[in-house]
Amino acid sequence: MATIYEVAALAGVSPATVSRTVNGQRVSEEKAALVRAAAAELNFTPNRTARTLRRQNSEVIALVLPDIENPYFTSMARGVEDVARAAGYSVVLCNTDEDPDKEAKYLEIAISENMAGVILAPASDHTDLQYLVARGRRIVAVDRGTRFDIDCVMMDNRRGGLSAAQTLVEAGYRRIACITGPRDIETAAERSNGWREIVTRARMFDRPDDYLRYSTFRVDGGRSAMQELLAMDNPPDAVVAANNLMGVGALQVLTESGLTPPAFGVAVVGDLPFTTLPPGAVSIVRLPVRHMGVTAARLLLERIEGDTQPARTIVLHNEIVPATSLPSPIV
Amino acid sequence: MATIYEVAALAGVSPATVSRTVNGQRVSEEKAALVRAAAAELNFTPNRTARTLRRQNSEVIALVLPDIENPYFTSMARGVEDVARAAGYSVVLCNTDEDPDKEAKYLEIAISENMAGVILAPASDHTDLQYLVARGRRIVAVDRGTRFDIDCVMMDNRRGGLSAAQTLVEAGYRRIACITGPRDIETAAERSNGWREIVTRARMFDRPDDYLRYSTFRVDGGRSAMQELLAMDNPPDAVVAANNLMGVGALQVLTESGLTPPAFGVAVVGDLPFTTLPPGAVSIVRLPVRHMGVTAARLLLERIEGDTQPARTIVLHNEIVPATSLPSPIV
DNA sequence: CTTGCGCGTGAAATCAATTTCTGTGACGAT
DNA sequence: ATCGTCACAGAAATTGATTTCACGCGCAAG
Repeated sequence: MATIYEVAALAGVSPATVSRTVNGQRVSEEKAALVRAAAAELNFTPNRTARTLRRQNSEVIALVLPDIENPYFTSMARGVEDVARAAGYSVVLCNTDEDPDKEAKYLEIAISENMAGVILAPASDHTDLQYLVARGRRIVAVDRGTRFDIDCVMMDNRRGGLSAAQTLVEAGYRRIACITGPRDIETAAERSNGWREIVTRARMFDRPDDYLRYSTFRVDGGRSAMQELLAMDNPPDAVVAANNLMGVGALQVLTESGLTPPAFGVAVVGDLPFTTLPPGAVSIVRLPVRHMGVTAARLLLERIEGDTQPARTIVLHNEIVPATSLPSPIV
Repeated sequence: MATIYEVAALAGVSPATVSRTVNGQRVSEEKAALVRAAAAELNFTPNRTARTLRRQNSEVIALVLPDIENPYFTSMARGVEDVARAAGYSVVLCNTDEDPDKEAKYLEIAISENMAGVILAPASDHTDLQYLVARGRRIVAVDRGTRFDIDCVMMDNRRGGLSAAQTLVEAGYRRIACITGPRDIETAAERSNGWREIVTRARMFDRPDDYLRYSTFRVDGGRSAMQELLAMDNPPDAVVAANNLMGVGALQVLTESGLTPPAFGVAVVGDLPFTTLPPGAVSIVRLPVRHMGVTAARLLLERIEGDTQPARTIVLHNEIVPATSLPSPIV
């Protein structure tokens, strides 16, 4: 790998002049031409490590996500990536697997690699961003809030759970259950809060939370929660799934039990990934997840450019697409 | 951020001793204790940029993938990650979007960031690895081969297409079409070659390639190819989808046309992601994709540790899970 | 005719670590 | 008693780029 010194030697100038040429500072056209020729000749690319060490920041932003296998997050990643690339930044994805230790490790790397900034979907409520914040590192939270005073982009999760439940009520279902993610994940709690509000208002159950199940935000989580619900003495006739993968798990169990919609009502908060269901079978709360990535990236870039206004929280609205098939006229 | 000098000053030793302590070289227990105390006190973490600059390699490996939204690749990423983490390496994901330019950019970054190695699923046949190879960078190809003499981990793609077609023949379908990815992607070509072998052997068509469609390896690719096939004068009664997402697209179109399996036979090369189909509806060629990631990571780590044996190509075998539902007795 | 300013340039400092080189003291062997 | 070896530690060089500083030159204002 050619260095700036070799280029300088070949061009007959000082390394400083090479650096200035490469970085677009004032250099006479004459010398600049010499440098460009030499650089092309030697196929010179600046060593990013050295540049980062000196400049104290790199053109890389870290996107730290809890589950890279969930299309929800990869779709968000695409949004981030498009904006970042357009601004000359590269994005590296880090998968925390909902594990605070892995998360902490990646955040540490982001610091000690002098990365330009971090976009983080926190693995839990307890994520410690003390360091990052104290060191003035640029950071934006996505999808889930934090206890820290930083920029944040979120969905309207309560409203998501609420409209999912509401649409099932309107479709005529009578006992609407809810399956959601771990208690200490904000999105999980908020979405089920929305559901609870509706079923309480409709006086559907004596004790609504009997029909609420906490599990993991994954397919197997949706499966086990759904199985539990179906095994109840007085089972539900519809369910709100608080995220896309849980929705898939629930639908799998229902299909295996011969209970395909609309025999059993299903509303999912989040788009079903790669679905092969007939259109209109399931109610979907569409979450503008790519847009969330785009927004987060924009906020981060503004901070990187030096914006110092107080931290902002942006809440994105979502849209319900009700199922078009209706349950058989009242059981 | 505390530096090694501050730690040295606090501990009353030289920076060299701090470095040696941190990196486990010979240091008297007495001084080592002082250093550790000082490091803890200042919350010292070595600056990775400086370390990488001096050592000329980092503990990061790049995983360069054509489509991060495809669960096939994210699943592979998990395999890579698990092995790499266990060996003390971090993995960063780079999404090329099947675009050779983006790919080239990420490869350049990998070099100029002094990354420990690269695992690459090439975006096309033409990917230029000249630099990487010439500079002796450690690199492993996955999923798709290259024109270069480097380690490679692949599926048995021809056999995948072959057994997918075979299982449909055995199930009694008479006109088995195939939809596959872009011509210049090796996996696409090989899987359709396997299909062609079977339909030719079965003398199914005068001109088999009339029933072959090239498209993108994505859901919309599968959709448009399937739509074309259904619009034929003498349409097929079954289809081999050469990857998971095309399979989803095909199934969507079939479902919308009221042609759910087994009325129309479907075999997919690759597991259907997040499927909600009844079990046994579709034949699946299961590809050990996580294992492919694991294997690639192992090969790469061996090279990083200094292994210099000639390049190897490892071909992983796959397993067919036939549909259990059969077509209605001969039309 | 000076002073002053600005531009282009190179030398050298800087970034934060690792590693080589060098020197010291302790210890055992001759 | 002397020499050689070894462990340990500090000073200084190294890594490759950026940036500061200082200098020389040319031109305009006083």
